[in-house]
Amino acid sequence: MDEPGILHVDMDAFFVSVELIDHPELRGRPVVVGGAGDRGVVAAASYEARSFGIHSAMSSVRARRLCPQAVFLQGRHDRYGEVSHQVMEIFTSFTPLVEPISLDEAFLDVRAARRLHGSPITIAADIRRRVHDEAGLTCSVGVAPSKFVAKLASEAAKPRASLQGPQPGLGVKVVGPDQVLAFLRPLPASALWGVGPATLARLTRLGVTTIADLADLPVEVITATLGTAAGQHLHALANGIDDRAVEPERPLKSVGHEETFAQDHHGHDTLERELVRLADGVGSRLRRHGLAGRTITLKVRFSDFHTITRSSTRTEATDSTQVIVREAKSLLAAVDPTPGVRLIGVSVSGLSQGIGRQLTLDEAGDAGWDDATEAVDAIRARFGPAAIGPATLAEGGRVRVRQEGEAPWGPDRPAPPGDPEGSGSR
DNA sequence: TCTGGGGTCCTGCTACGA
DNA sequence: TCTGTCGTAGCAGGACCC
Repeated sequence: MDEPGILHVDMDAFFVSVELIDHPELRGRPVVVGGAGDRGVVAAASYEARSFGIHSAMSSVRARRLCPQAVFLQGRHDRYGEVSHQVMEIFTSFTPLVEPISLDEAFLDVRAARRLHGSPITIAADIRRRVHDEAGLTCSVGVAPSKFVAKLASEAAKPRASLQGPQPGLGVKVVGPDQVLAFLRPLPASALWGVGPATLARLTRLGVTTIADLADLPVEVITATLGTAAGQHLHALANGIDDRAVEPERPLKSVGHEETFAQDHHGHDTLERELVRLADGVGSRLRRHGLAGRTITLKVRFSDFHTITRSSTRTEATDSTQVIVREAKSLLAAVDPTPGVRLIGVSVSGLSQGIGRQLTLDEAGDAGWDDATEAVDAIRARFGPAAIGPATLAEGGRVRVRQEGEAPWGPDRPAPPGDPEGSGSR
């Protein structure tokens, strides 16, 4: 893989840009998507907002303090999904080898598209033009021989925020095979995919600050510090080696929902009610994807942010809400919520195609639920997820179920590529 | 400074059967 | 029969990504 035929396309401030299409009167103003509640975080910020120091993943409280005059928007996941779909279609008109990473970015392998669409550089420019003309958005493109260099290149092509306002970027950044090392070596080690705060701290203790420092260390030194897999991987990346192919189809490995409460919960009763709602959402998504899973995991985050997970693995896969609820409740029973629980989550992993499975003995007791579940799924497919929900969640005769596209904290709720319910973007 | 929600992957530990 | 070893699966937690 030494031809610069891998593209990484990254939409600029995607959520905010979509909002500006629908609300042109906000152009030029600091706009923040997300950060609705006191416990929310920023999902995306316009370059004007970034000039005030606001960035994604920042707490909403802090963002408001930095720029009280900013416009804070709830975020509309459905709408972002629609626009994302439109943009991805533009990508696939150039090559079928498109690997979506999230709603707003994707890798493209255009090496086989040269005859039809021209050089990778031409394709990059054409993609930017079409995304602008057809979707009304701007994007930055990195062109390189490998995925991770293309990713870093697109970052280098992006616009920048400054005190004088947004500064336009290159739009397209090309890194040829003979330029890879010169491009990589001066960059900070934290630029590497897989180097977060914890890994960076360990690398710093080794005296590593740049990619060049990492590349020049013996691989044994790095693996001794970071472990075999991470050490070898990062050492290879630092030396410009990345053979990972663009993968258009990546199967889902887990499906889950979690939610942070506006106020901490201290009792099993209220937590169980939330659990039913989350499990209902997970079961519904599993069935919609035709999947079933063996491992049910409960996640609990306490008020001091200490987080635990408890899981149990069944012999047979399930997509039944009732089974997921039962397993999750029994896991919850062993957890003491009295210190205060701020977040609870349920996920199902160990997925397989769920169609045509046999009921296990414990599921057989739920067989009567199957018709009801089918009916619920059908109603949701037609009228949306809020149309119907478990009776235990009924409040004053009304069912409170989170709307499709409604994020618990306002802005975006990411999900894996291929699942229109999720996949976040910043 | 205060930390959302959806994921993936890796590591270390333990239990268990061959 | 007992003990040690090895491989595998499950579990829990951590780190990372968008």
